[in-house]
Amino acid sequence: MKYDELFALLRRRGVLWPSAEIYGGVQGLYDYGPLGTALKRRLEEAWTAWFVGLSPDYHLIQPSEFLPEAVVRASGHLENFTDPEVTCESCHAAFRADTIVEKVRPDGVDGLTPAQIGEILRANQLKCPNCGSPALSVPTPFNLMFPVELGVTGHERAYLQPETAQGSYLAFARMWDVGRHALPLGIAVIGKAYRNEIAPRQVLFRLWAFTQAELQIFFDPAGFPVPFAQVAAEPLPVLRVDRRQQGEEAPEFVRAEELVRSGGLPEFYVYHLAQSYRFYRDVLGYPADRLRLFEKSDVERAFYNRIQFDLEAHLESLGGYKELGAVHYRGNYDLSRHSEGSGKDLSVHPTGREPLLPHVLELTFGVDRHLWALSDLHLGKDGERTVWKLPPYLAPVTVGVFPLIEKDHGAYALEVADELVREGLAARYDDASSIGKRYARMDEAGAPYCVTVDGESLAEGPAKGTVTLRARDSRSQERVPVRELAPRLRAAVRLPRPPRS
RNA sequence: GCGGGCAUAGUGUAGUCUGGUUAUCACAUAGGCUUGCCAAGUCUAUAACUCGGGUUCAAAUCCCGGUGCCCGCACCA
Repeated sequence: MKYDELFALLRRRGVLWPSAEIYGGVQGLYDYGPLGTALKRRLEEAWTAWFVGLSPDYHLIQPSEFLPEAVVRASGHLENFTDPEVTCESCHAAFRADTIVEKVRPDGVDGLTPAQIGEILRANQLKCPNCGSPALSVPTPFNLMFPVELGVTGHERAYLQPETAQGSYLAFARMWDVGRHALPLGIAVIGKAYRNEIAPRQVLFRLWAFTQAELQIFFDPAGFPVPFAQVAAEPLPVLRVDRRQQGEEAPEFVRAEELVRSGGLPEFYVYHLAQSYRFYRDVLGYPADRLRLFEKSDVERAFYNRIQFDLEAHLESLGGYKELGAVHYRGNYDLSRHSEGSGKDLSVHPTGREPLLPHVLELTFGVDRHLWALSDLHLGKDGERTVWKLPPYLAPVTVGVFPLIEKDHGAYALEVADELVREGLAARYDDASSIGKRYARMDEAGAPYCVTVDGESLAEGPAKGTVTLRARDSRSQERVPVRELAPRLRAAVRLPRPPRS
């Protein structure tokens, strides 16, 4: 579906809309409506079930979203997120100051004041890379983090977290103590991140405030055992750096064991990459031919990342592959920075081993981006009708309940719906207009099932009454005893989990 | 931020070039009648010219500006 069409449909159905719409809306801020909120919660539950389910040593926590200044200084965000911006007064293009001065000062501009950088620009007569004009402005700092003043005096300075990962690193020492003193130790966080983007774009893909689901796994670099056999034969759609450099854009399927044997990647990395890919394909139901594992080159990834593959999906609405998540091997960068910054030694002493500073494998996912992808990849036309083919456990509404004839079967249908709600299922009663329209409405909302109460249901009596159960994708119907509805639907919405090793 | 394009009910649109009746049509929403297993029919109701200024007897329509959105560039450790 095209971008405009998809966004209009999501607005109309109350999945999401621009924030502060009555004031004209603000680019980069969106509200989720009832369907969007329910879908987001289910997506987060599915993510947790899958990734925390990978190991009994992976745990979900919820850290603070405020980071004290000392934390972001240690993490490098204060430095790296405060980019001095230089604008050309002739063509008005904007650049980061360090990219302009790197020819004469390869060390970058860290620690220099804007005035000093301005002096370097003048002294070397540096020119605008875009139009060649020497009319470059004095740099102004552009902070990508939102500062907050804590307390009445505001002396305590903090920042809204620009990524959820830091909360996990801060929690590591405590988690080690409350845990069983063993590696690997996984810390999962689903939380908001805030970035003062220069130009938010494309609805849920560049936001001021967005939700990340991240799993930070702390492990012993000398050995990180994983049940690799589970994924060894899995073909993965990778696009590696060497093929990219030949101008290739399409992925090629390579078995996980090949990536280890001849691809130079460690087992623990490929295992988690493969499980992430399976989450996209098997849990979220993304078509395999729309997915790509995109390797980032030395210059593209952050310096502390040793291996990075972005997990991308080809989205028609956005006209190409878009990053939805990534797997980063970050080495021990984060813990060493926080050891230094906090003065607390974060190295650990596992039983029977020398003390060591754990390495980190980071699995990161953009929740909002996945919401868009779930719309793009699953919502579309099936002949005349518009159907949102969400996996049942993700669908905001599990079952629509209708009376065939409102005045005859309405009361009983309401009872059936109410009973399903009491059973913990997302059931929605509807008696508006014709039966066909109700099916159509439910198809568009992504409800995988509909139940219709008719004359037979009443005649058979409450003990062994049957109703028709209609499946969204096939439109097929079968008669099912009312008492079997709840168990059957519950089974259909059970969240997939990875197999235990 | 820069350049280009666009802006009409909840959604999608006609009308704008060439200013002039009560702003078109469909879907959606609410209600009535009818029907009764896949968006049927019928009646009724709700509902819009992005904002500000200018030109004119008269502006959705022409001009200027603001705002927003889309695309491209730049930005996205």
